[in-house]
Amino acid sequence: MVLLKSHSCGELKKEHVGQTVTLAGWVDRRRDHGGLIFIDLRDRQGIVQVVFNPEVAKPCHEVANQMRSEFVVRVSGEVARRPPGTENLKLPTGEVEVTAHDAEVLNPSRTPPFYINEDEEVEENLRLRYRYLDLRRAGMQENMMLRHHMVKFIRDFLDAEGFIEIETPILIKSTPEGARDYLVPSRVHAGKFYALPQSPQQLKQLLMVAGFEKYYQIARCFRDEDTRADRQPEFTQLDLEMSFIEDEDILNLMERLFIALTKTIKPEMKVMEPFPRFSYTDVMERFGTDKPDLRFGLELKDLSDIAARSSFDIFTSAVAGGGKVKGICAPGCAGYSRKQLDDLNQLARSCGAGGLVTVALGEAGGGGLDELTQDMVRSAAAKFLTLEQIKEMAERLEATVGDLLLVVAGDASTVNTSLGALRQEIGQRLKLADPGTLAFAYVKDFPLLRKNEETGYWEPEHHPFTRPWDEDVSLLDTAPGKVRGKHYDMICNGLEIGGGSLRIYTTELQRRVFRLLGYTDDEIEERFGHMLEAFEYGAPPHGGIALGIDRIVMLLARRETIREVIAFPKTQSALDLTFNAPAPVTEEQLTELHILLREEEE
RNA sequence: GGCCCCGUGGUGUAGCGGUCUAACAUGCCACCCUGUCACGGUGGAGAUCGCCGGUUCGAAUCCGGCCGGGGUCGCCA
Repeated sequence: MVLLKSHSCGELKKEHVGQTVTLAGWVDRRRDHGGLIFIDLRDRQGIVQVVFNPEVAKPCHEVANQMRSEFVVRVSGEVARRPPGTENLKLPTGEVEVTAHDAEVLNPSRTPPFYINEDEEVEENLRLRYRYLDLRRAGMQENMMLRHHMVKFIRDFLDAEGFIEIETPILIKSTPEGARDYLVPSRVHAGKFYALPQSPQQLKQLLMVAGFEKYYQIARCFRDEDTRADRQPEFTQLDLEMSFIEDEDILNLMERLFIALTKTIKPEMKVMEPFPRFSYTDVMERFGTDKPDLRFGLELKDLSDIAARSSFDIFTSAVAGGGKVKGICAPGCAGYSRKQLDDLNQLARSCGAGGLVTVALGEAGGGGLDELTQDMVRSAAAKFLTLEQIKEMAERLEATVGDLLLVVAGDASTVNTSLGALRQEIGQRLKLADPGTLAFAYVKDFPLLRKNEETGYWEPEHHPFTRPWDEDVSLLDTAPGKVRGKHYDMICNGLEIGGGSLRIYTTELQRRVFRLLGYTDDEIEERFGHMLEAFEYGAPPHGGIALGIDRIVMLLARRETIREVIAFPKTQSALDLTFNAPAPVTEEQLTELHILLREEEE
């Protein structure tokens, strides 16, 4: 192998002492002692100290004099044990150093716009503009490495399980349901467009019809929707599909994969196992969200029966109107200020709740609930609740003196959603979630369909290929909202990291579902004809799952956003700041694509 | 589209109506220094405080609008 270097900086140890080596890398830091110059030389593997001594090699010392941070240099010299007392235990290579005999600046560097060699927060748009420098920083190198190891582990694991990786096209057809498509105009076919896949969903089902039985792919997906900390316009999924299986086959496989994966590449993180399975209804009732962070408790409790006996109009009318009154306990938060309570109220309102009733139980450090008296209670609802009712609520919420009860009244789904948000907020404020733990779980038994209140149409909770429960199929015509789907989500630490389902594999049932979703037969034929046709040629029962690789790396890397684990991510407004994309194209390009730009109105 | 947060030398922060001719740390430049490792020392350069407008005798500071970034709701089958 012809390289500019014989060794990596990071690999040098005592064993190399006496060897002559050639290194190449970046100047991490320079310490000039007038006589001696120390250069910390960095490459991907690590850092080693190079000593330039004018008495050993004068010309070489002069080269080092020119070196500055991030210069790319090549150094030859002898690996030497450091003089006693000068070893640096903080460096893996700290027992040795390289005495330079020869050095060369391969390429100088301008002073970087931000620190490469320090772990300091830098404004994100600056990092993105100079992403190649940002990626040079240790933290980002680690993230990319972790991502590589994770994807490699997944490939090896699935290969050993008999899966084969098959690539599917990036240029496919727009199916205007679901997310907005990214479109690509066709040059050859005037006025027609390809769409980038939102996921390889239909393709992987067709691969099952093709008889591959076990398929997977590390697949890029595209959705033209607004971004979030955990959402990008393009993202990567582990896409997987199997034939002749039940849902538990997939869930067990994924459970084994993630336990093995974590133990291998992130052994210091704790994984809660086995992965619990929740029903959708259960998880909504207990946590107020379909992706709860299970690293802490603080479960929602139904207080409707107690509330109904109170003289608090908001409570009684909610219950009388078929709604619910539920609450959670914020431990130790009885002393919350007006402002803090206001913020929580605001959060509840932003989730659609009419308001939030807070009940502060005395002062922290007080005795047990038995010692609670009416005048220790601070609450707008205090005068409508008897001390007994307050105690009863507190008991059910496992609260004691010094705690704060958060109670919401209203229709069941709003109550759950807002308390779910409050639970998450309190968990965060009180740092209840151990950052070193991964709490995976499955959520199952979702409703197959959800009514769009605006359009009045039924819409799939997951996607239109999800198989309904066998015993619920008869409800499709009579009570579509009651039909349960064979759909499952994988969640971890409050994030949805994946979802999948068993699929419909007969033309008849698939057509029935499409009709229920409001498609005419013509539309069904035009949009999904190829699927229905495929099902007529021996489609096996099949199902699969898709997992968000970016989110999983983010969790393992303990980062707050997936941008930290994507080499070249986009901003919240979908801009690529490194390339400045999207960008205008030439008139010639547009002409070739048969495109005439509209004048934007307003 | 709604709501919230942020924008001050290269970088990260402080300053929040006059004392700002804008502070601190680090980086950068020059000189000194032969065992440092976030080396040290001396000196220096570097900011019309995101942009526009308003209030005021006076604005980095208060108000409004805009731009950019982020968080979130909507949206994400």
